[in-house]
Amino acid sequence: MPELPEVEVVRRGLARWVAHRTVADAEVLHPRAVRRHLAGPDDFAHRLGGHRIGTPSRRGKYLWLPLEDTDQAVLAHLGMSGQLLVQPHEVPAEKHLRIRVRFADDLGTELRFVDQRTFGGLSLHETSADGLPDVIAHIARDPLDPLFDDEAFHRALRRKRTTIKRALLDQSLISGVGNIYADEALWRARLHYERPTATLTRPRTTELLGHVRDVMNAALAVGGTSFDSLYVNINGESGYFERSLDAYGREGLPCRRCATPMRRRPWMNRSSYYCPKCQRAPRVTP
DNA sequence: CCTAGAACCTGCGAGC
DNA sequence: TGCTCGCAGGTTCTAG
Repeated sequence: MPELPEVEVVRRGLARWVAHRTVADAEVLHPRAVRRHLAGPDDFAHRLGGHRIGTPSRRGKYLWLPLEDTDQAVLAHLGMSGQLLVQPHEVPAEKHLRIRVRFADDLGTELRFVDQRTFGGLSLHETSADGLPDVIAHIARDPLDPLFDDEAFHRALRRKRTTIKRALLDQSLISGVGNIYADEALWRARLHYERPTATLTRPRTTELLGHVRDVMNAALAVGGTSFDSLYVNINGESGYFERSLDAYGREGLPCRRCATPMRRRPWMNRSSYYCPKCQRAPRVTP
């Protein structure tokens, strides 16, 4: 389940194995994988041909490959099960291979987008002056971005009438945080997921952001988290950060701080994991 | 405008 | 053995 650290690992893989190569042709094997490309699969495949790939960029969970000498970029989102693989031509097609991109060189490898659940996909978009694809202009900077504005984030939390985990997952406020790292950061900060954002003091917001950054940097250091074969990095290697998760997936296991059994609660069609002692529920549920 | 919740999608494992 | 059902969850759309 790729969040910011996993996507960044993929971005680095693309920088190493795909940047500065010229596209020969692209093949769309499943139209849903390019549904965000409104002009359709044929248009997507056609317009890639002949272009040289620039240096890959990322914001939150989105990454994109600029096409050199154009104002366009190939935007990628991995959804929940998407993978970008660089494979030798002779490797048989993966069961859920959705898009194949071949290059006009003799390196013998191609770029593949593989996605079981097809929540992710590729699309081609105009970029603005700062290089950002136009369709993700609403995505906030992520907490590892040097230009992320901690103070503006705090003011937004104070202004909103929502709860802290919802806010962490709101990509227009702070991007790159998903269900796993939200639970991890909240556990570290000893904050309950239903804490109203308007009650956070500036020091608490600062502390929380520190934990978000710490948990993401820790995941990055070991190459991203994965729980099964659904997520692999650009070379097909799984990450193994899950060994050091403190909250996510630990229902019934002792809290690593106080030994109280951890709980799981259904929340927004998913789950929240927390320690009932360290992370006290707010007095008034909003 | 703002917030909450459902829909989208497929494979896996538990339970019957 | 084979079926159903719950669960995994990021983003977008819709309802209130």
